[in-house]
Amino acid sequence: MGRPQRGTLRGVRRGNRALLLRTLYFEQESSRQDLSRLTGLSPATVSNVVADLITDGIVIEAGAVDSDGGRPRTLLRIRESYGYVVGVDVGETRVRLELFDLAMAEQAKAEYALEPGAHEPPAVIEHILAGLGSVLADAGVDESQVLGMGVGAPGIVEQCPELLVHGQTFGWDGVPLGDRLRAGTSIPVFADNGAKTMGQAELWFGAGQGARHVVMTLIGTGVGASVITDGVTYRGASSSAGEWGHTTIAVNGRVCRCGARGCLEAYIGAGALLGRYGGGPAAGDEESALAAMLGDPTARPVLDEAVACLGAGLGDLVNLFNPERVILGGWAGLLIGRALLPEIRAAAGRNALTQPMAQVSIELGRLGPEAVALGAATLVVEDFLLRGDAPHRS
Amino acid sequence: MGRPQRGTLRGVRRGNRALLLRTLYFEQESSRQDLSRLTGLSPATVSNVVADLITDGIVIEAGAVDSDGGRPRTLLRIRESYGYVVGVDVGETRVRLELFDLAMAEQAKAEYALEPGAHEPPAVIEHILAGLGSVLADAGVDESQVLGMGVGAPGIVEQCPELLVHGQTFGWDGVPLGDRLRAGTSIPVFADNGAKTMGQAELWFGAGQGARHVVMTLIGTGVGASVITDGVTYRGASSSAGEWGHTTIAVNGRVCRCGARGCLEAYIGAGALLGRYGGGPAAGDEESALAAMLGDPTARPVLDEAVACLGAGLGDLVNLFNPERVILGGWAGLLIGRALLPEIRAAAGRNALTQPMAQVSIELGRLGPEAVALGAATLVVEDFLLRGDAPHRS
DNA sequence: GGGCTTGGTATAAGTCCTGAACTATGGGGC
DNA sequence: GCCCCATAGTTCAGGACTTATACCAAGCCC
Repeated sequence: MGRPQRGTLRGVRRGNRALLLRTLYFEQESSRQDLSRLTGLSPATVSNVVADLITDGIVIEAGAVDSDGGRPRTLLRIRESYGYVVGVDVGETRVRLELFDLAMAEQAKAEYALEPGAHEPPAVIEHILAGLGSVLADAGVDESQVLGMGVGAPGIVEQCPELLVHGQTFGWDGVPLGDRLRAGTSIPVFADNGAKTMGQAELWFGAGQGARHVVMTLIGTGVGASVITDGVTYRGASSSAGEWGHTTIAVNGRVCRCGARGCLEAYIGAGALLGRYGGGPAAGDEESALAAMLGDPTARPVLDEAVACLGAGLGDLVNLFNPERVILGGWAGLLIGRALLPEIRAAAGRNALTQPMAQVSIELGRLGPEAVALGAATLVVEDFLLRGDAPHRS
Repeated sequence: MGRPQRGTLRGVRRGNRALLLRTLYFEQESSRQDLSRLTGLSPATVSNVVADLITDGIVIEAGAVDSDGGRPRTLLRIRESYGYVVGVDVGETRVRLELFDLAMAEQAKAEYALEPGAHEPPAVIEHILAGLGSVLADAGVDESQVLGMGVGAPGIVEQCPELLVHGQTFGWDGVPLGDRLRAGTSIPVFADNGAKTMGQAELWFGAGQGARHVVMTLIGTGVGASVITDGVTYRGASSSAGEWGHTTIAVNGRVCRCGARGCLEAYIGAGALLGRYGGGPAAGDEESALAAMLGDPTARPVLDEAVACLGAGLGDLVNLFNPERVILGGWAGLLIGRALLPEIRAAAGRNALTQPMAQVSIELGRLGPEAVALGAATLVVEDFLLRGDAPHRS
């Protein structure tokens, strides 16, 4: 149970180890030479640390590649079965779990429907723990091989040890999710807001790859965003940063379900669009209703207004955060984006300053809404890469 | 011209040196023991590095303090005359320079008025270089003693080596300010947007002290903001983050001087307020005109509208950035804030979500508009603390 | 003056990175 | 087949740091 000795010197080794591991994770396969170039570390150090990683079973050698006229280089990669991670998506209507290996290949999954309105914390926690046992059994993975479990939860997740969850629209008021789960399993637990985990999934494996400053927007029934600055999710003072849906685009405008007036969500949320189009609540599911609306010429005025408002909201994001990339996501965002992306880009351009607008690209998300669980699992991987080792067990 | 050897090991010493220097700078006077506690470094290392710093003339011993029943501790502090820094405020109507020592005590200053509309780059640069000579002569400081010059400029300042300035409302389009100034002096040059330098001044010495997540707003003729996340100014991908003045608070609203419609600046900028109040351009200076307006009961409707718009804008900042503190600054912001702070707070509360709103305090800046030059000078100090030494000279 | 408390320093040990020499592996010219 | 060269990776001595431990310094209290 030796502490990591964060002084400064023992930490150098740990830091280099983490740096190499991270590089290897995102570069997939590299030779020691590549790693030396990419990290700036000397070849000797790379050899040294890599030897450790191989001894620990985290990294393996994976074949060789000719290098015109010299010794072929040995490729290294992370042994994907070194450990497994669990991602949990707690949604308004269901709880979904997925088990991945370190390469994020799915090993097993489980899903539990929630009765409408029946998402009391005890029920949800029971589902998660049951699902955990189920996916482990299905994949034949022992608990000791699991590096951790990440949960994407609705609402604000405070990053304290207890992982307090505040879900205003969900009826959760300061639920200590971490403590509750840890009472039922010894696996390390991580959690974050669902929009933020989804943003991290797009950043690592989707439309955000390679960028360091990204805003991922999430447009569904509600409207939110996840802001990534310098490769890291921006949380603010109490983890609630990025509440884009309730920024004001019309002083004294329409009343929003949050109680304020003129919120963006009251103009571009799926409910608002369908309400202005159909007059009343749609009969079928919202998703096909919105798809139908996008194909209907008589919906044009409503859509034009929506594009103008979305452009204003996107312009705000560009002006305030100056990202390199803005990604449209969420089921409604993807539908609208697929139909109207050029118009949306133009509307954003009319509302943003020319300098930051020239530096940004506005794109569609690539992963779909299932990415919440995947992103939740990346919380565990991120921790693994940061410490360069498995989290300490009890 | 030895490179900083960023590998990893030589850097440890440099890092510790910088850490100690920074701690000492913000703690004012500390003993070696205090430093050991504050930094987590071992007493031996502290002694070691401090000895270096004393040899280099950066730190001096400053008296002793009894410590009930033991050896008195020797206090250490930074020798404020080790070096001097220059801060420059390039405003729409004037160029101001101030010379400070390392304790930010003013040594000399200079000011040059700009004819309205006559802020061509060459004229401004000439003023800066003339002012530099003037303040150095006044204070009897030699150029070799100056650690650097920081410039707070209007518009976006790209943090590339040439320090490109884009002032959309100012008529500067990609001016390489750094290169131009370096052609006239050998002193290292730094620059940033004026709102950002002012924000850093408030963060270090004013209303932002002790906070890690702050949004500093700057309301004058134009409207801007500086966002500090985790103690560091947030710049985004190309240094233009925080352009609050051109976020949209009314889709299809009033035309702003940036060309877009419904910008916040078009509603709460000083020009907009005076325009709606007086009907035409004010006779005297804007500042006293605005003060008069705030005391005039007939201006009430215009002020009510302004408060509502300001509240919407502040609510956006709270929702998106989730800061612990929001600070009203800029000459107009301070005037309005002094008169209407409770109403502004209430208006912001109506537009922000309850959870982040409960965590934030909205306050007035404490430093006044002169803080732009002070903050510009802190750019140099920040660099000094980061490298733990003077920037390398040519 | 002796014990006690607190502040600071020297010394030796241990850890880590790195540059230079060295080994490994293959291609191509003749 | 032999030699040279190019590229990849490793070994080893050397140097730079931090730090634990023991030690000195300086003052209070009795």
